[in-house]
Amino acid sequence: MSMSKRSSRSPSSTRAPGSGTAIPPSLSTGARLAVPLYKEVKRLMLETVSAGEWPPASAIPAEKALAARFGVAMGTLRKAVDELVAENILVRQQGRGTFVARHDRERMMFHFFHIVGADGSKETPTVQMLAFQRGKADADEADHLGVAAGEPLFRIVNVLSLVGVPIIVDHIAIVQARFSGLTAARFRDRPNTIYHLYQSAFGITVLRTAERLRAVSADADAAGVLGVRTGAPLLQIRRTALSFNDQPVEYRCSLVNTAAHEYFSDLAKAG
Amino acid sequence: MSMSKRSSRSPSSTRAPGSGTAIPPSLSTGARLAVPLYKEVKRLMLETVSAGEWPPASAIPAEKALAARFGVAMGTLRKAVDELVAENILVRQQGRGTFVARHDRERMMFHFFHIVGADGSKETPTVQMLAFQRGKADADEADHLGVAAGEPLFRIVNVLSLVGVPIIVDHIAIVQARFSGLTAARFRDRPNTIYHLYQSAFGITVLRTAERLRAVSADADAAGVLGVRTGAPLLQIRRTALSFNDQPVEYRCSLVNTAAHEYFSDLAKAG
DNA sequence: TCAATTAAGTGATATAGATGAGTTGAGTCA
DNA sequence: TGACTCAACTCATCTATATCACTTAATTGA
Repeated sequence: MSMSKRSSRSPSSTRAPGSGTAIPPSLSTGARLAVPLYKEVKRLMLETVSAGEWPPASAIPAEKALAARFGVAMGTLRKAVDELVAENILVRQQGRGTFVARHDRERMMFHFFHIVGADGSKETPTVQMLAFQRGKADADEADHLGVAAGEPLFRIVNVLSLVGVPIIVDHIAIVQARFSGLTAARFRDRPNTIYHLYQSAFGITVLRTAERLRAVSADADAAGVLGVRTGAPLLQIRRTALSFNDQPVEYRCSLVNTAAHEYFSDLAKAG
Repeated sequence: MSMSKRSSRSPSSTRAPGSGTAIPPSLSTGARLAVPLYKEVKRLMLETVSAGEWPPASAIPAEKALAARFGVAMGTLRKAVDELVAENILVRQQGRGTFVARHDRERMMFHFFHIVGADGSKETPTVQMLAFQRGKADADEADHLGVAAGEPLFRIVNVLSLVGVPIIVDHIAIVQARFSGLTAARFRDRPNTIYHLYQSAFGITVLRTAERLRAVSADADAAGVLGVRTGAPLLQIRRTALSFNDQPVEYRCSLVNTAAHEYFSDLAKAG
């Protein structure tokens, strides 16, 4: 017979809708002709994660069950999961199951903290909050956060110290509307990393970052905090943190004293 | 019958060597018990590429033919190719074939040149060679190049200009023994990028780089070349370029005037 | 001659099933 | 009780096959 298996997704399929083994509504409604089935499955799984049906650190259903749920073969389901694992959204453990990525301390440090000792050693920074204020987005902030200028923001200033020495000054900007209820105390007294707070308290998951670096001269403020002379060279890092659909979450400008530390960029796996 | 399909790779296989459909020697000799078949296939393909049987830009045999050559199913062969494609060693083109990655200009720029305009625009730099000298590796260079201190090196100094303005000073160090026959003229008059020269003339392929960044003050030399005042903040990039087995190829120290440009690091796909 | 069609090649997607390996917990037996 | 076995579950790997989409070159036909 000439009816292909893929054409079962097509509106022009000869199979009567609802006949025989029914197509799950999740796929028959959202399916399009041009996109591969596994991409569609991936998209549905992403939606399920970001909708909260599978919260972080929880196990998702077994591959067999998922394949049945989405009405696809296990190989197709597996390909979708493969990509989600490659994007650090899911984590597989043989014999145990597949889990939604958790943002524990080690993971965060490894993924988003790129400052290492001059010898390449990784240290865990200690954080001190200098300021927590409300303000309105300027053009630059609005652009990077995907909102209109004037949008109400939280602005936080942190100092990060490595082995007791202040090395980094962070200026963080986030949209108030996305973090309603946030207070200085909640931010300061978080039990884990900042991105973990975003996820656990506001359901906002940071998946990746885009960073732009340049060398600048220390102004009086930064010089005072970092204990360098005014005009000393500092590494400026402007980071945009992004969530699921490249939705901007946070705009952060860091100044780093790189006298004894470095920014490490390993492009091993990157495109 | 209890003989699994995988056990056909095992020395304890019940299949007599050379009987029936022979196992290609490439797999029957190199196979081990613990590693997945597709990893083994991937390793063999990598060897074939680095041995020169499939030169850069050439098409490798069709998937079906390769599956037959390595004695595995197409799905397994495909998984091996998948990883090689993900690591930018192979490039697939539907309908045409699979090719060994070429180091053409656009590709190189995209992968290894991370300096963009302040607005994110990508420009192609023009290069001018300032020096081409021979020397002996100091401790730092020896460490990053994986050789002993005192190893004879080539040292090249380049100036890269964007839209006519000198922006970057590159200090490049490579091991003479790995680039025997290299002359200043060959280096200067290369028709393409430096990494393309490494590949086309010396068979050395740069696959990835590790970069360490810091902010420094311009010394008199750099200040003169880049047209900034002595002491101005510059972005220092120390790059190690690596080949197939993380073999160091080149050690490069760049100084960048980031007044109007930035270093862009997109960690979209990276682990 | 030259444009359109066709056929054969390629990789891309999808299915279905079998086997292997690691994990967990219920049940068994001393 | 407590150590052990074992079954049932998970993901991991591998095979085999089929169809679709894209590219290229040969063939056809005006």
